[in-house]
Amino acid sequence: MARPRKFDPQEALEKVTDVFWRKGFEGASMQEIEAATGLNKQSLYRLFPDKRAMYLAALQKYEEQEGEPLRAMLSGPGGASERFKRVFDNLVASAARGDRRGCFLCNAATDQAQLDPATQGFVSAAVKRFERMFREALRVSAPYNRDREATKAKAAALLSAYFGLRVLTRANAPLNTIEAAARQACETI
Amino acid sequence: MARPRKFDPQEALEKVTDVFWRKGFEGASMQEIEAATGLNKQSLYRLFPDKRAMYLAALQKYEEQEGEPLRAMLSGPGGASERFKRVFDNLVASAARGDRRGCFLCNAATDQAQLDPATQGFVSAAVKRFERMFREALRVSAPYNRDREATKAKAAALLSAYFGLRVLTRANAPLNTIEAAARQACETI
DNA sequence: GGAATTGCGGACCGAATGGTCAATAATTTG
DNA sequence: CAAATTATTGACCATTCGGTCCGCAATTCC
Repeated sequence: MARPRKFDPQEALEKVTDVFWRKGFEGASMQEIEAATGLNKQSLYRLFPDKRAMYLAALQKYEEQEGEPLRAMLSGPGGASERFKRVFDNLVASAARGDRRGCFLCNAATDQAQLDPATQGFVSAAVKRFERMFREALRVSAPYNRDREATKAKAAALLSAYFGLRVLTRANAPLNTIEAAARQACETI
Repeated sequence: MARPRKFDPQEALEKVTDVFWRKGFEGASMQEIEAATGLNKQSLYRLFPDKRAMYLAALQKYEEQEGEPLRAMLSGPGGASERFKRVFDNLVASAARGDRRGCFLCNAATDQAQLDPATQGFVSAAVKRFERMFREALRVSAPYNRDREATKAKAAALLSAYFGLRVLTRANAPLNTIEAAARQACETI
C-alpha cells in the first residue's frame, strides 16, 4: 500500500498556475515552482511528467478557475448588454486594484501558442469555448436572438475587445484608457 | 584606427528582432541569435551590453519598422473610417497569409512588461504613441474633429480591438472570427 | 515481522544559459 | 615599421536548467 501524499495536488496546482501565469512558460523555472509550492521537484515530477504537462494542467486549472465567474456573469440576470457590462466592469475593477496579471490564456496565446503544438491546441480550443460563451450571452437579446450572423460578428468583436483589454492591462495602460475601451465595447451591443 | 566591422549592425538587429518577436525574451537563446545572425556572441556583445539591451533595441527596431506602414495607412487619403479599414484589412490579410507572429509590441506587453521595468517603460510609452496616432487619424472625421472625449474613447476602443486581434491571430483563431472582429471594429467609427 | 507500493528529500546529472577571456586580425596614423 | 584601437574567433566560465537517481519513509495487507 502506497505512502499517502503529504500535500494536496489541487492546492499545489493552484500555486503552479500562479507562477506560470505571472512568469510564462520559459520564465518560470522549476526552482521557482518548488519554492512557490514548498515541494521538492521530485514530488512535482510524480504529479506531472514534465514541465510542459505542468503548464498545460495550469492552463486548464486557470480556465476552470476564471471561466466559472465569467460564465456566471454571462448567464446571470439582465440582457446581453448588462451581462457584458458585468464582465468588462470586473476586468476594469481588477486593473484598478493593481492586478496586472492579465489573462493567463491570453498570455499563453501570445507567448507559447506558436511555439508548442499542445499549447496551441489548448489555446485554440479555449478561445472557441470563450467565443461560444459570448454568443450564448448575446442571444438573450435582440437582434442576436434571431440574427446568427450579427451574433457571430458581435461575439468576435467582444472577444477581441476582451483580449485587447487584457493586453492593455498587462502593458500598464492608464486606467482611463482601459475604462474607456471597456465602456465602448459594451455600448456597441 | 579600429578594425572595421564585417557585418552591418542594422542588418544584424533586424535578424535579432525577428528571433525575439517569434520566441520572446526568455525563449530566444543567445545561441539561436548567433545562428540567426551568423555572428559570434562576442560580436553581438560588442554591439549590445547584454541580452536585455538587445531585446529593447529589437523592440525599438520593430516599432520603427512596423510603425511606419501603420502611420502611412493612418495618414493617407480618406476619412477616419477608410484609414482604419486599411489598418484592419492589412492585419487580416497578414493572418490570411499565415503570418501568425502577431505584434511584437503586444507580445512584449503580455510577456515581459510585468517582469522587467525597462521593457515596461518602453511598452507603456509605445502604447501611448499608438494611441496618439489613432487619435490623430480619428480627428479627420466628425464627430472626432470636435469632440475630444469621443475621440479618446474611440481611440481606446480601436487600440483594444487592434491588440485583441493580434492575440486572436497568435491564438490561431479562425480567419472568419478575425475578419468579423476587424469589420466590426471599423463599423463603429 | 516482511512485502509491496508509492512518497519524500537531497544529491546528482548533462546540457544549456548568458556572459567573459585572450590571442589574433584589420585598419589608420605617424 | 610600431602603436593604437576595435573586431573576430573560439574557447572558456560559473550558474542554472529540466530532469533523474537512490536511500529512506509511510502506509496497508498478510
